[in-house]
Formats: sequence, C-alpha cells, structure tokens
Amino acid sequence: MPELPEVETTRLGLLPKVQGGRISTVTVRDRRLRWPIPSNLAKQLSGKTVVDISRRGKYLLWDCRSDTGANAQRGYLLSHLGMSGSLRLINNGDHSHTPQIHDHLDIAFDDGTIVRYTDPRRFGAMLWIAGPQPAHALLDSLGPEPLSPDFDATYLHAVAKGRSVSVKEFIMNGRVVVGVGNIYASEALFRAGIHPRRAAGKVSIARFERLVDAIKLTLANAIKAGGSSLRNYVHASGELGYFQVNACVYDRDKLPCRVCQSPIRSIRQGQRSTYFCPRCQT
DNA sequence: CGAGAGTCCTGAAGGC
DNA sequence: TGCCTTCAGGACTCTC
Repeated sequence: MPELPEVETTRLGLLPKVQGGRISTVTVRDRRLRWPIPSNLAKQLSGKTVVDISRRGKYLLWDCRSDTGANAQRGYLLSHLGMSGSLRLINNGDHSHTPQIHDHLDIAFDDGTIVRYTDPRRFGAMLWIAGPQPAHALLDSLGPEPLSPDFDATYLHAVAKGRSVSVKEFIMNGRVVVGVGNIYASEALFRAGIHPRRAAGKVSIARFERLVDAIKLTLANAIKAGGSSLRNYVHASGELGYFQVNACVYDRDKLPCRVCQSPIRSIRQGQRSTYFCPRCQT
C-alpha cells in the first residue's frame, strides 16, 4: 500500500524517463477509479510535454504543456495511487508486458516509453486540472508536508489543542499533516514512545517534539531505502519495492517488542489496525 | 466546527 | 476442494 515514501520513490523513478517527454497517446481501459477518469483526459494529455512531476502529500502533479506559442495550453494530471496502485515504466521495445486485467491506463511517449497505471482495488485517481495552476478541491485543505520545516511541534501542539481524537488518528488526518499513513503512524508513535490512544489535545509539546522527529525520520529513512510496503507495491522501474522487514510494531501482533520484549498489541482505531508496545508507549 | 461511521474495491486468508 | 465470510487499506463524504 503506497504511503508517502512509495509515492516519492515512484516520482523519482518516473521523472528521469518522462521529464521533457512528449505524450503521444493515452489508453484508458477502465475509467472506474475512486472517481471516474475524465472522458477528456486522454485528449488533454495527448501531444503535451511533461515538464515536471511534483508531489503534494500522496498526490502526484504532472505539469503538462503543449508547444509554446499563442495557443499554448497547460494543465496538470493529478494522480493518486490509492492503496493498491502503481505506476511503472515500460521501456520502448519491451513487448513482454501485455496489459493485464488491472492495467487501467497507459501513457505512451514519443520515444516509446510507456507509463502504466495498475490498480486492482481502484481506490486511486487520475484527474485532469486545466490551467496554469495546480488548483483542485482535493488539494485545498491539505496540511503541511511532513518533511517541511512548517511541520514542527509548535504547529502540531497548536492544532491539537482541545482535540479529543486519538493522537494516532490525528496524525493520519490529511488536514493536520499529509502523507502519514497507517503503517508509519504506528511506527512513528512507537519511536516517540506515545500511546496511540492518547488524546491529541493531551500530548505535551515536548512529546510532540519527539513525534515530529520520529515522523520525519521514519519517512526520510523509508524514502532513502527506496520505499517500503507490505505486499504489492511495485517500484516505478518495475522492481518489487522493499518489504517492510524492519517494522518495529506494524503487523507484529503478539510478537516481542524489539526494545523491551513485551508482546506487541493490536487494536482498532477508526476502523483501522494499530500496533503498539504497551510498555514502551504511554 | 469536531467526531465517528460509511463508502468505494479486489484479493488474500480463514472457517466450515 | 470449494464456497462463504472477514479483513485490509486511503481518504473522501456523510451524519450527528
């Protein structure tokens, strides 16, 4: 399941191959994603050059422009991998990749490179934003990037004030901070020694300092490692992503804590599984 | 406004 | 072996 490090790894994997490339054709095989792929997406993308791909949270924004001139047009492909999506590169001349059942969209470039979007559960998104600015309702109320300086303990403490929601659900809320998914939320809280059920508004600023550091460290390490995931993440180059073999608590129910040997516990929060060490986290 | 539940979907895993 | 149920997950959307 792609979390922010996987999305960033995908971006970094795609960029060298598609930046400056001109899109020749777009093949849509199944429009039914989180929202339907717009009927004009293929037409809008075709003929445009991908100038850049940036990331906001787990969204990728593909800056696309037509040839310069009086009729120059600009827009953005807004993509999200959902929980089972992947974008992978197929090099020119590699005919071993016939489209499979969940290969919903292909973006073909003039040089023969194909970017293929695969998403068995179809929770992902492929949308078109017309115009020179990457403005979209989905991006309007997103919180700060976790790896940016804007995301610090002072900010978190202020936003958490008076909130009764659990700190784990709090840091997974994209309006608070983007890109902290279920796996990394559990891991970061373990590193910070904070119990996932603690009310967000009752976390001291000193403990938020530890939590912010833990989130930044956890995400940065995962990006450095090339992304991590449990099951079917596929690297942009087509290689399998790293399995999360180093998780301290995630998916380790009843196994001994790597620090104190106490059995890791599994609970449900907001219809989501949470893992924590009942001794290390208070 | 915040909190909590519901929703989309497929594939894996477990029970009988 | 095979069918049925349950669960997993991102994050938007709805209800209270």
